[in-house]
Amino acid sequence: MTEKYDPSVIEKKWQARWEADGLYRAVRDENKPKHYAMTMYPYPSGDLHMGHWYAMAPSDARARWMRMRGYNVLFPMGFDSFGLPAENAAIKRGIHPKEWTYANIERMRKQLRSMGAMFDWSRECITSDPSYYKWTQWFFRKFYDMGLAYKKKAPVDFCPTCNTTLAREQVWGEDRHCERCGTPVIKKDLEQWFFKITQYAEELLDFSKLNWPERVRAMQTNWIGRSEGAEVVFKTEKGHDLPIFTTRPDTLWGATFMVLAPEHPLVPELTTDDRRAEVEAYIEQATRQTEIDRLSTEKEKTGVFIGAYAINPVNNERIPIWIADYVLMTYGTGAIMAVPCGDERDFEFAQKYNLPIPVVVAPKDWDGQPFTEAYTGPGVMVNSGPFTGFPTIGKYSLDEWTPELAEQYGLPADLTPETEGRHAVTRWLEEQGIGKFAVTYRLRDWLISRQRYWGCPIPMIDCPTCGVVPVPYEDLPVLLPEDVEFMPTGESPLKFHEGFKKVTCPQCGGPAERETDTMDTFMCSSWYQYSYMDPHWKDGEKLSADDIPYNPEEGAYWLPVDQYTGGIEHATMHLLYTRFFTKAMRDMGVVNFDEPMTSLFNQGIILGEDREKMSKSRGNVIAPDDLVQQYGADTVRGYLMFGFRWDQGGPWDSTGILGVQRFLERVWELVTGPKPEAGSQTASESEVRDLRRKQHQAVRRVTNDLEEFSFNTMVAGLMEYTNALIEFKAKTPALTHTPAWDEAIRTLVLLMAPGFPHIAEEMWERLGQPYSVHQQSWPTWDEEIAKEDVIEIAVQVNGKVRDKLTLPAEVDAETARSQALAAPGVQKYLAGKTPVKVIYVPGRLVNIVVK
RNA sequence: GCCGGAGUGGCGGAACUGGCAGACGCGCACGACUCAAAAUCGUGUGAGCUUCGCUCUUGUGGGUUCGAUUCCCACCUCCGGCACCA
Repeated sequence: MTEKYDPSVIEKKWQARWEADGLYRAVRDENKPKHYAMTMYPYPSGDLHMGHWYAMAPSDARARWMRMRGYNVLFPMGFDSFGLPAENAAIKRGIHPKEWTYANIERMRKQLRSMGAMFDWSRECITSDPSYYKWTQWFFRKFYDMGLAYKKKAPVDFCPTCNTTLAREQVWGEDRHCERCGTPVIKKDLEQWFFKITQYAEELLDFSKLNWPERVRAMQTNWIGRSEGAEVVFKTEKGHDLPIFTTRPDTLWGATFMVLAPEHPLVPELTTDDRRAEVEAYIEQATRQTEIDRLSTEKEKTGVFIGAYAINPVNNERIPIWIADYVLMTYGTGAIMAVPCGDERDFEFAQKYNLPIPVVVAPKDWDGQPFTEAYTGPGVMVNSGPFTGFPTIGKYSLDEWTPELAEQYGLPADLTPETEGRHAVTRWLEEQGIGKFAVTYRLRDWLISRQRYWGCPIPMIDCPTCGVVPVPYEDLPVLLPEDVEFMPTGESPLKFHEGFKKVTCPQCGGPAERETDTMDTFMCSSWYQYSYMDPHWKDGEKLSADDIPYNPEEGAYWLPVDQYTGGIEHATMHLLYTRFFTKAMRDMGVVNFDEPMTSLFNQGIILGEDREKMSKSRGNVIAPDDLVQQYGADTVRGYLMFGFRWDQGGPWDSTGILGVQRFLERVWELVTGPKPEAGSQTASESEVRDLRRKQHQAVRRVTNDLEEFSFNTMVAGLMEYTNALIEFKAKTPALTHTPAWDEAIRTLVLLMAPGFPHIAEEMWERLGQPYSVHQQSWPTWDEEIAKEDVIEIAVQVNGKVRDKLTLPAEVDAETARSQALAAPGVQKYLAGKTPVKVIYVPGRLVNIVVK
């Protein structure tokens, strides 16, 4: 009797052995190509859930595979351990955030180990450790020195539940709610720290050095929101410059009024006395409105005339200046020229307030009548001074301008910057000195201040005499005090911690106050791939501005990350921030590459059996710990790989996992069970060849699938191979006594090793092979051996399969054709008809076309 | 509205570069073993029909082609992102 497959025994056994042997410690080796594989680290919420397993187990399989292929692989893990839940737990249950966090880390480490992943725990980083966050602070200081960090009073998004400000990226949905707790945010005017990510906007749009999914690139491109156009300087009657940004300089002659954002700094000065009361009332109600109301496209446009006039620089026309809340101070210059005929918003506004709507761009079949709605497409410029008669392509770029589009709009196809209206006007504006080509981005600077306790302190000091003074590098880290009292209001206890707050100004030596805000936790995750180089880098040493924030010897070998995996939810936050960090690091001279992670793959989400997101309140949570206990880690890993497309995820199926369990039991029996008696039977040469062919085909398939992250088909390939071996064994017992059989079995175990590490190791040992299966070379295949020597060819008549032929693989086209024509199944379809054409697709089919 | 992605059996999902649609698995049905059940093993399993075979079938409708899940056009549905961004 074969010993039963018992994962509970073998998984513990091998996890202990691997750890004791340091099997997964990544050590630099200049003789081997390196592979830095990284999967997003978790927040230590206290329980490893299915999402973590789904993200990490297939990544681990791929990292293990790369290792067997001869790469020196680094696959680290850590904890994103600053953040709000810890503080909320403190307020609710009276546990200190530190205690809560570190207990959770302890628990999650154990759970992670049960997965049997090849994490190098010696490099574990914990972002709330001073040895980690001293570097987070060092980055802040460095950014400050580089002019990338600045403090500004601004109306910012504030979550009243989390009691803190948020970055734009952390405010989601149409109702503008907090990404974390769902509460709609409010606007607050606060002094906050920002990072100038906008300085890198153009470079962040360049994905040429990245092998990243189209989806992420599109989301980042969208988020950055680049618009090309022109900046044109209008003048007020009183002589102020009033620059505006427009994407349609070709419509300048149609500007019949201007609109400023209510917060525009020139508004108080420009407003005439007779209009002042009304204007102030409007500004008052505009600021009172929530951003939700203000940004709603449904809302009817409102605005007031401020009594002042501007001069349109292209035709010297005097046009009224209005303020309206549909113009945002935070985009462009906070002022627009309003061209009602060419912009839906301006049209609506002009209609409501009876402002003129002259036509300046005529569509193809324009009847000469006034517009009843705005026309934003390409057309011919009219009433446009020197440019009357020019074709304009509207919002298209010259690159996009195809003959088809030209045809559609009745315009010439061969347009150049000289002959196309929008480009020509921009050039002319530059010549006239009244405007210039300009680019505007939707991206805003990154707000990193958080009014919370459990985060990385901002290393800044406010001095009544010197102003804002940075904490000197050698004084880092600014330690987060532990003796704090939590307010039921949720206000940061740092604000009330005198010992933390009161400092001596490092510049003048006078009394000063420490900054009590902490940093957005996305700061921590923006550079953790560097911390893995050596998480205790320069512990106990004084820092300086000239430091490199990671161990450079390790970095020179491992960096940058070759393969990153994680959820799509970080597309415009973490993944944009970490790119920004790397570019800033390049500019400070501490890295010599431009992008942090060369390749990226996003896995999907596992839903509950009810097809809803797993959540405690829904009661549909499937806990990996329970499953590991019931089936073993290898089965759980296997089902996560096999049951879903990794990039898509999907609903959990409790019966689906049984298929993987049965598979592992079959493999176990096949590999460790007794060989059948051969008796007098011997295996024929062709049977041996068939066996070897299957082996080589399996290696090819599993290899290619792992390359493409196609874990579901990889497991399917292993199942097919196993089934084939079981069939061989049943049909030809003698085959199991050949060397080819032993090789086939060893190959199966090797192919299993990345995805099913424990059972593979155990079987490898039982086969009498040297430890460890994970240190073996990945098997290779030979196309010659993998090739079929007999092929089945479908015979079609007019595209419909009528018969099948079994032919030698090397059959020539002539033979295949004549055999097909003679096939019995096709005869009745050929009767009385003439074959017009006989198509032979080598190795696949013959199609006979008859009339 | 704009930008991405996806629609294939009862279910999860396969399908190279345009070449036999439905691999692998779940579920189900029948059979073997069993006193019985579970487990296991075997067989079958897209739909329809006038069933030794034929017809239909990859969201819908067209097109290109000897041949389309795959390429082109139009549309529908779902998911995700962005959105008064000038």
